[in-house]
Amino acid sequence: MAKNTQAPPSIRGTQDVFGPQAEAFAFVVETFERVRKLYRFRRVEMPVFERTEVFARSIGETTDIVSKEMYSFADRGGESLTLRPEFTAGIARAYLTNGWQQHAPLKVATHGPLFRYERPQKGRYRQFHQIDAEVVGAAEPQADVELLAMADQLLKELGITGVTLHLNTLGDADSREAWRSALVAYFREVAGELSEESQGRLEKNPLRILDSKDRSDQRFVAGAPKIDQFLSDEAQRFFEQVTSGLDAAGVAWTRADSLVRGLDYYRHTAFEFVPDEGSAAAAALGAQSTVLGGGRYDGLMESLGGPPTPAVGWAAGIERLAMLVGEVQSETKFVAIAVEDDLRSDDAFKLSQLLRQGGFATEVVTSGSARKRYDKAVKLKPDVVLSLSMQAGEPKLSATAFDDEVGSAVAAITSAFAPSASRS
RNA sequence: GCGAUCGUAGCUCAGUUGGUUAGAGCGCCGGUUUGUGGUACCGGAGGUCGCGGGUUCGAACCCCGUCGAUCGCCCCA
Repeated sequence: MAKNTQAPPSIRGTQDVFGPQAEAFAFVVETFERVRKLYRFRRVEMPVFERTEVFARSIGETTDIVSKEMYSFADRGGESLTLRPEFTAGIARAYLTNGWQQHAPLKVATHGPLFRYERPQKGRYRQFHQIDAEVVGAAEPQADVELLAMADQLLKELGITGVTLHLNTLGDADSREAWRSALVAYFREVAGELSEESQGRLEKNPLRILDSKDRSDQRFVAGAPKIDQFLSDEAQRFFEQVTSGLDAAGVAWTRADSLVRGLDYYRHTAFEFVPDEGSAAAAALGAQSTVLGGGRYDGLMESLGGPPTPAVGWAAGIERLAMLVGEVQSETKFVAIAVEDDLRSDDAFKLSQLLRQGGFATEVVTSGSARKRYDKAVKLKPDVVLSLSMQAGEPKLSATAFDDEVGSAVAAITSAFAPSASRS
């Protein structure tokens, strides 16, 4: 180890992913790509950074989110830029600036890194990764249903169990506002008994009291006014169409009438896939319980200066999904070649290429003590170990198959292989 | 921003009430078992005990500070 030079540390909240974790991460992305095509969502690639105003205007200038939790910086021209903290705002901006209205209703999907300046904890990082699906320009509840069906199928194909769709409606703008006022009035009555945090929320973000983690708050939450009392006929019909569509599509769901969204642009459907209490999934995720979440954001486009445009979408953290995916094993059969004599090195190259071209994952062990290379190859846990050595001046190839079927398939390739190492 | 817990070898961790040259397993390197084998045995390299100060004859161990990590709170687009 060099003692004078110190390796630079990683940035707080970033991760270097390797091994089974990295395989699980890739599996999530691959599965998402496959499923998204089944629902005919089109792939989009979005910039990792935007003008700060793209996020500030869509999220709301004054919120903590914008003031404290974004990675913003000035570029050399003095422009304030921000590393994207979410996909939705950028996609909305692109929809407006590229004339994507012509494709409406536009179904798009993407994935990649996002950045939020937060204190890291289990399942929360400053650079994290999400998969994302949006339907822009669709006012119909059928869009919500299709989007949720896709999410449901994705989770199933990832093999994730013990997770349930929690569903709520926030109503249209009027319903939502009426509900909000009623909640404020209700909680004000008992303000003195609320937790300190919730007393603050009463002014800033009363809906958030509903998902307070404080025990004493929860006593009052149970008796709080429900959105259902304030839904307009239209909003109610919209929600009914979503739920009946989900039932028809075979998507299990549960009503969660205290599920809310903090930002004002959300309307109607709001949803989260949440681990069931006491499930393995819940234990694996710690305090970060939501696996996939989203909703309808009919009010967003206008805050970006566009025409009123209905839209609905969801996103899910790849890291969190990866934590719920078990060990992913490769389907590809694996051959390890031990080069027990350096004279056989070129033969190993020749043979390994034949095997790889034949569809076998192949690794060649050529380093370290020659007599230990076989053991090294075995420790890689291959399906077949091939040994290349010299015996009495003659090249020798032997095979040990830990899987008979793979063994004979590999033998078909090795039997046609002509060694060339007799030279010396 | 706040709180709790934790920093000993590349990795996972031991290290007894403070007491000589700081240990194990795995991994790595080398050597044996004159071998067709998922071994076993022997040896080796690798540590400013996160960093700085203090208490003490003596600190990995006790105290203070600091940095970092983890988990939680706030926030959650």
